[in-house]
Amino acid sequence: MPVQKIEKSDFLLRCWVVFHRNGYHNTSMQDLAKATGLQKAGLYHHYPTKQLLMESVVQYALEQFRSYTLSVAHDQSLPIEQRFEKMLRRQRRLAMIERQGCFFANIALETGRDEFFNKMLLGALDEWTDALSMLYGYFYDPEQARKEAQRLIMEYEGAVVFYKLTGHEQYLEDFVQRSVHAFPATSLTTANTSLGI
Amino acid sequence: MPVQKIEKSDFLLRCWVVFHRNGYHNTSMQDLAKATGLQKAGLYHHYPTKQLLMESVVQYALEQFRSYTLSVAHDQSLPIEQRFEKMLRRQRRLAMIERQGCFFANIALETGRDEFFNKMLLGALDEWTDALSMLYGYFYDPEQARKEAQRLIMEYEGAVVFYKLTGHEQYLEDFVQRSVHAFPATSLTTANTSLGI
Amino acid sequence: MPVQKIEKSDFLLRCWVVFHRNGYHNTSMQDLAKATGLQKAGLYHHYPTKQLLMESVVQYALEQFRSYTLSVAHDQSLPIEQRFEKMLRRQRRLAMIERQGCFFANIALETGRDEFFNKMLLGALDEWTDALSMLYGYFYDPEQARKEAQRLIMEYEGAVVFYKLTGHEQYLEDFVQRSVHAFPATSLTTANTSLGI
Amino acid sequence: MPVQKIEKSDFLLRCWVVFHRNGYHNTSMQDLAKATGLQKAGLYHHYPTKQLLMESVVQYALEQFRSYTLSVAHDQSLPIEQRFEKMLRRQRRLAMIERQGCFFANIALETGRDEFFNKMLLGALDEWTDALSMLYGYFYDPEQARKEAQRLIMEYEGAVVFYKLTGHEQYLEDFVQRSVHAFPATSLTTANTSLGI
DNA sequence: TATGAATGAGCATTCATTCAT
DNA sequence: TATGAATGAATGCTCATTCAT
Repeated sequence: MPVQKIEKSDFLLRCWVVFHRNGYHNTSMQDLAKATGLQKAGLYHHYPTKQLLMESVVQYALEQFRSYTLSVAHDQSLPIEQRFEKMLRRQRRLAMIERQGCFFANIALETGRDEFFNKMLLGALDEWTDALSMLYGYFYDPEQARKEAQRLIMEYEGAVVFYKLTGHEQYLEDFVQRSVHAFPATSLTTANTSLGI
Repeated sequence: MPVQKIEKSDFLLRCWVVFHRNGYHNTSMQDLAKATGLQKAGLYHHYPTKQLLMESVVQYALEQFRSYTLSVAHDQSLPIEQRFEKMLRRQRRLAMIERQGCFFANIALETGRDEFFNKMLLGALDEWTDALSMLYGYFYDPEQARKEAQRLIMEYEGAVVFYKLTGHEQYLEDFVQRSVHAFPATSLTTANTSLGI
Repeated sequence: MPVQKIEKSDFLLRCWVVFHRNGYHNTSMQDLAKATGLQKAGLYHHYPTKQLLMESVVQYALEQFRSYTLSVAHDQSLPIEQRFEKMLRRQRRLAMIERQGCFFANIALETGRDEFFNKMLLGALDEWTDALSMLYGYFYDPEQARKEAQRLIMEYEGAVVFYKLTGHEQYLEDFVQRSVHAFPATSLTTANTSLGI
Repeated sequence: MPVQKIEKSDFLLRCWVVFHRNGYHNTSMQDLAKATGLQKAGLYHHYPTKQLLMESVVQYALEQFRSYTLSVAHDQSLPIEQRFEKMLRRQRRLAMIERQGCFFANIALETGRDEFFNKMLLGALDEWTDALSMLYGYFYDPEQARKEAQRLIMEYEGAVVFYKLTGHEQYLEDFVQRSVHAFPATSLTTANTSLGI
């Protein structure tokens, strides 16, 4: 079915939605067939196994995450602290899709033991850390900046757990507020609460 | 099979191990039968559905978590900051069982959507928050103490994601170090890094 | 559990209700345990197999049918044609219990092939035929009376099929009206539509 | 498997035989798999549930009944009374298949409570009634013809109960003889007892 | 007498996957 | 490239029955 770039992208998006909604093991090839409009056998024409299909989906999710969230870190048109907040707000927005939280963490915790997706998922965390490190790097030495970045992600993942269990968006909002407030640059600038995104 | 208290506890422990290892959906009743020595039909003699069995397992896990980790917060024989560190070290140790991370978060992220276990899992987070709040309460007002407690748990869950993906225990250790260092009391006392556990 | 006559009778009645409602194969020992208040193992204390339990239930049903319906044929206090109509009205009433129709025919059609209950079920039909033959015997020779009796039962069973499928009691009522009207004695007597039962 | 018309028909016939022999609840998908040569999972490729498969089988049985028995009523090449007798003889023949009696009544009495097949089964009775009414319509007014038709079916179903329980084909034969004898046209014509079928 | 525990076989159904067309 | 048909293994769960107590 994925005959053009656009179609393949749409195909993977539809699969992503299903995997994100149900988790890896709780998603059947039948579910994916229904969601994409292909026949079950059609899926196997493009991806030899469910695992490999999922691999493509994770890859796709990472690409989307790159262009939607991580790219903000390098957006020269915005000041550092605005890039920081914009990234957090986009993370927040992603977590709220169907109240499913962080796709990477969901898959990581569900399938971490098999190590099959670990490398890719870890890659996602790494790029994420890099992007945030870059921003922290304006105020901290590289090592410290990296630690701050990782800590931010950790808090985010934790906030997502609370959010997913309760449905209270406040956990995510508090996370953003707190992190923005603690971000070095913010103490210098003032009142930039609402950005476009 | 669980005809005596000890046997039921052992039964639930064995189920917990399997669920923790495979996740909820990736664990079959057959897996549990093998792990517990019962026949599949025997499991249904005690628990009418897989979901309800899991509910008992989560309940059991919470009880264990209470007596192993949360109880430390009220251990009058230890100073506040030692209780704090001891709790974190026990959290850390739990996360390292088969490198599976936090049982509650694993289940929460995998099954959060159906809301069936949410109440219990949220109860676990609440009690956990309460215990840590109590300790923070020595140095902060109640509201702030609660926020610190939640933030600690969030960081822990995030650290666990990194640990589970990489297998590097350093992420957990760093989390403990950092948290202990940031704990108010610790600045007054000195050098109590390694407790028994 | 069936320790006294009354209790055993109650026990069998409860089983009868369940078998009548669900059919033989669609009734489980669990269903019977629930309906009677015994444990499953308790049932096996009194009846070695489901089949033998059912045999007792059929026996019980026949006894009830004898005393409730067939006995009317010999009720000397009523004229022949009133006995006839009263029997039919009682048959009708039985068929309307939970809209299940004729217990004997239900079991006969469901399990007829195995022949296990056939002898008893056939006994029921025989006694039934005898009772009606006796009444027809006042107007026909024995052989003809027997044929009339069988034909009446056949029509009854057929009417029950229509009733069970549609839920329209009219089929049963029509059967009664038509049969009463065709009964020889009735042409002599007049207006005895409603009896006590 | 049913990829051609003929094969689907054969498939349904094989299922019909099994359902007719064992009843609905006493037939397992395994039984049907064995009888049709498919694997259990293969059955589900064509029919999503056992109930829906049965629905198709009932539909198929009705179609067969239409073309084998009901169509005789409109066979212009035969005089009315011969059509009537031919229909009864075909009913009789159907009842004798493996001594199972009337498929529609068997299913009706076994599953009538859940109402799932009722509509179709009632449809069968209706068409049956229509066909016979048409024949009776040559001698009675429409309302009376319909009543006669229903009564005939009722007697047939009752005769089948006796036949199934005893194995005596005489009950069916008597039913045919008696009905043919009572059929209005027959009193005019003479001696046409044995037709081809 | 009664029951809680247990079981092996079986239930309807779904799984990821294959293959002929 | 795509699909309808098929499958063997497994799914969660129920069955009639047994047995130690």
